[in-house]
Amino acid sequence: MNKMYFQAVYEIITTGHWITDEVTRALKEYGVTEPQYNVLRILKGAKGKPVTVGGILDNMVQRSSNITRIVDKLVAKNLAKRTECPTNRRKMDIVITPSGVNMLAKLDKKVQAFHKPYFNKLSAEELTVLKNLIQKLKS
Amino acid sequence: MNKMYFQAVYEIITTGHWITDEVTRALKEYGVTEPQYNVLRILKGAKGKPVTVGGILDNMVQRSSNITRIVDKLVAKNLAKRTECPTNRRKMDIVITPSGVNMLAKLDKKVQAFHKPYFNKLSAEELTVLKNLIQKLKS
DNA sequence: ATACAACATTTGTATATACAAATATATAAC
DNA sequence: GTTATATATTTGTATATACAAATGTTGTAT
Repeated sequence: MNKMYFQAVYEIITTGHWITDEVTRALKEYGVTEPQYNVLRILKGAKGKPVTVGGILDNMVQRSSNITRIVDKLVAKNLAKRTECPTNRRKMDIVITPSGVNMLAKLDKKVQAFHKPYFNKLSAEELTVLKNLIQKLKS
Repeated sequence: MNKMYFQAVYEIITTGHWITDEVTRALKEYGVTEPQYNVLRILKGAKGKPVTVGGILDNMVQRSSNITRIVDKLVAKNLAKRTECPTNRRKMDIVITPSGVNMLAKLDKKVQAFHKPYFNKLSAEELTVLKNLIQKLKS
């Protein structure tokens, strides 16, 4: 049927999974999984402001129940801290610790190293076209 | 740093995972997982010729140990049959059953239904550009 | 022929995930 | 104010996955 469509989709799927798989392996050296890494980045991105489970949820495709357990792991490793939100006791205030910031720097270096060989394969213009085409595809 | 690069990569990753997640959910109605669906397609694609675990492995990103268990599930549901390869007793000859072919047709219909809204978002030319850009990116 | 390395698949195990249900708190209706 | 509903997170459980080790078979060197 729509052969071109499926060829393009196939590329997107396999490439997307390949990248996360490789990043996962790169992070493993530090005992951190890819979702844990993403949570650390979200926490760091909040610049000191605490983030709730729901806030994390908005920034990554995961079940809330798993967010809880991912944060559990970060807390156990002292990379994040979790306290009850003072204004709404249903919520949890999650922040990255100094140790977490430190770890994140190392993890980022690892991830950068993985991406380095691919940085310059496409021009800025080509990258923009690529991004826009994918966005258009799922619009 | 290379902002454009990461924006494009982000699109690839999230879109790739989104598609497999949605397909997984669509298949769930028939009690088949996405990897199981992929194995069925590989078996069907072999047009009657038996496929070994390694052969399946070549066509999908999975550990061989998991292939064994995915095939276990298919065999348990009578969607595939597994026999010892007569010429090399280390290998297993795996074939799709008539029941599996039947199931695959239904699964394909489900998957087609998911993709339908996206078929015509991009022109044939745009799809080709998209595919080529991704391939160039990871070349 | 026998020993040893390579190959193909499977089993064991620890962790991760999805989904449903449970818990706890806040908001709204009356 | 009390009950009902909605919100936010957590717990339980079954399944899926990664990785390492085990099993059984074939190929190769001597």
